[in-house]
Amino acid sequence: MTTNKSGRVTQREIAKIAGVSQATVSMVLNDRDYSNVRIPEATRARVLRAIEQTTYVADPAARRLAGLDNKILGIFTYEPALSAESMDFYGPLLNGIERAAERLSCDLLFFTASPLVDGSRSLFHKNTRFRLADGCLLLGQQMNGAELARLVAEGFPFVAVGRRDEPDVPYVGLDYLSLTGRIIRRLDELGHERAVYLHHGTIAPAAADRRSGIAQAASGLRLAVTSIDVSGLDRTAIARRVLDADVTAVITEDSFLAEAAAAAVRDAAPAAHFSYVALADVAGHFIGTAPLSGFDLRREAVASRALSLLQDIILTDPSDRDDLQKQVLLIGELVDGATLVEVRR
Amino acid sequence: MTTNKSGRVTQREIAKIAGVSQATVSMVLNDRDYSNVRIPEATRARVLRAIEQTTYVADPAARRLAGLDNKILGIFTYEPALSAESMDFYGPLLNGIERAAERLSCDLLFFTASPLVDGSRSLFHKNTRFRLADGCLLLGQQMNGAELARLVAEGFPFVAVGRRDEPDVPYVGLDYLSLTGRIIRRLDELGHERAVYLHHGTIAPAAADRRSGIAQAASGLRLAVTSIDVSGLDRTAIARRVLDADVTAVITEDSFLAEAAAAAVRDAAPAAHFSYVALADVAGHFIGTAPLSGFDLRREAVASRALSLLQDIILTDPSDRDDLQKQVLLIGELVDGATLVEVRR
DNA sequence: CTGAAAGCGCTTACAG
DNA sequence: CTGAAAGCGCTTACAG
Repeated sequence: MTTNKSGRVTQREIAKIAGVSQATVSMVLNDRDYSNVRIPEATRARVLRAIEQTTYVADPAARRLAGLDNKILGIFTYEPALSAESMDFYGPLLNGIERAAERLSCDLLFFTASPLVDGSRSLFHKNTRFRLADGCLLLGQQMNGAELARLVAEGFPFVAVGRRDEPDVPYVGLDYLSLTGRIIRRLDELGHERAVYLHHGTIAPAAADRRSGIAQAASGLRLAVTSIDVSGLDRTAIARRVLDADVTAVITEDSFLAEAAAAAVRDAAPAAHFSYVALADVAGHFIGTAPLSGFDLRREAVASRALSLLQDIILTDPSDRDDLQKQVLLIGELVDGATLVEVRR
Repeated sequence: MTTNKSGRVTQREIAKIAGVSQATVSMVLNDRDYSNVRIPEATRARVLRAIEQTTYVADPAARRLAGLDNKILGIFTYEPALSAESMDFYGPLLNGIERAAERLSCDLLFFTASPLVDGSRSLFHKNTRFRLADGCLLLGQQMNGAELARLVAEGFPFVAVGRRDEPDVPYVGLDYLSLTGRIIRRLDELGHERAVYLHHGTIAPAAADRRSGIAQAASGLRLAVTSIDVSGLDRTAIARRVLDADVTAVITEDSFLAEAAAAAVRDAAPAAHFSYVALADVAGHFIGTAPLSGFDLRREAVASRALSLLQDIILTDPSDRDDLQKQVLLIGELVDGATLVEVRR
């Protein structure tokens, strides 16, 4: 077995062994007939035998440069995704992504080299490798709208995980609006007349959807919801704001905030009792020993669907991509839990 | 801003805008002087300005084909790594890998496309993209020795996570031998004279090291350890074997086995009492409410070190690689826990 | 049916 | 100091 200077076997050497041209090797490998050409079975067999002898594998960089898909999907996360702290958010997403990638026989390129600027990564930088991927999945709480717009302008295939407001951005998100509405109506049914909504004051689309969901649903009900931005407040201040609000229910933007608020309130007023509801995935979250009430967002399904959509975009001819349904909202489910209870009179 | 047909900006267009040759653009980008050539500051500035205008980024496939490193490290796991079940083993490793990759400014390519054969992935397959990476990290309980040998033969840079017996395989592993010896001596000090070692009968190097560690340490002590291969045994059978062995301590190959055995024994003989020790990372594992005794394997450090070693190999000239220290064993720590107690007489 | 050739976008020696 | 040219390993039209 001959090798070139880099120690790798190339099509040229396969061709020499099999006594054919390098182009023929390529055609056999791709199992394709160009311009009505058919390779005779005997030739094909000789080539395949040579390939087996030499343990040849095609160079993906060359394939890519020659214009072929590489079956590599990029995964861009705006924060580190594999740390213990981020597993709560990213774990189910990554799980869904891996399963979808296996199903599609795609490899995954994680852009961990992207420099951190203010704790958030940047997709476009000097040596970005994102173009090596056939397309890219974007994940994160704090996406950069300008980068999304640039990807749209360049026509690079990508899908954002989470609803976005920028025009023409493909995404797979969650229908926070209707889910939030359902839980607000549930609070009303259980007799709650006053509630607070604790949030972080962020402007992400999902955050806006939750606020809209509250406003839209509450407008037709007895229930009144007061919003409190907890950013910058310490636990004592949070507890005081909740207690001063004279409410029976505490709605929070995420599950950690529900746990933190409940702990703070318990310390400040052990006898007080509130219902707690998070407008977020509550799996694994508890108030004391009671499973927290809120949503099951089925993040595995969201991620899996996002990867499928990305693959669809990649495989669709650029001129036909406008016909694709590129903006998808999935429905999560309500989780009853044990912290959403009838109001005590 | 002109673009070629693929919608991408290339060096050729940058060159046209800046009024220089394409080769000059490449030289400016790589900030290198070939054959004593220096680019005048004015030219350099013109090129850089053109690059900023056009949002140019180099095509990594072309760079790779031209022989440059891409700062892409491959991650090959023999099992799915991002599923909820595998997080116990892979979670800390992935965390260490991501941190190291950020530190080295490398992207990570996960080979999720590798077809599953008997639940284990195969690195070499028809369209494997592993060569796209500058080097590759191999993880998993069941590595394929033949694949490792082939990587060695081809001179492809790689590092296995976990000690390997195949010659010349670079690895970063854990010193199970000495750790096991320490815990065996600890059992002896606590007055245990008879113990069982429950294991899965696998032949991985780490499994062999644990067995050797037991044998070597016990040979000079009063303590006698009987090995039991639990593969194929149900929980009732495991409990019976443990109870029949007339021992005071149960040593297990991993933490899940300790939990399973303890539960089985408790059901079969609620009054019996044993010490439990796992020759594995015990973080998050309990017997009842007692934290399990065993090891802290510091897997983040292992993974981080493995990635650093891989980077060292990649950056070292192939002819000098023999001089590298390519086989590393790290020391874990004993975790006292609460399930390893003095023997009751 | 087969092979010589152009081209993908880079890097890097080598003439001018 | 700059540019024309070869080459990396592929794919794919296009002559033979």
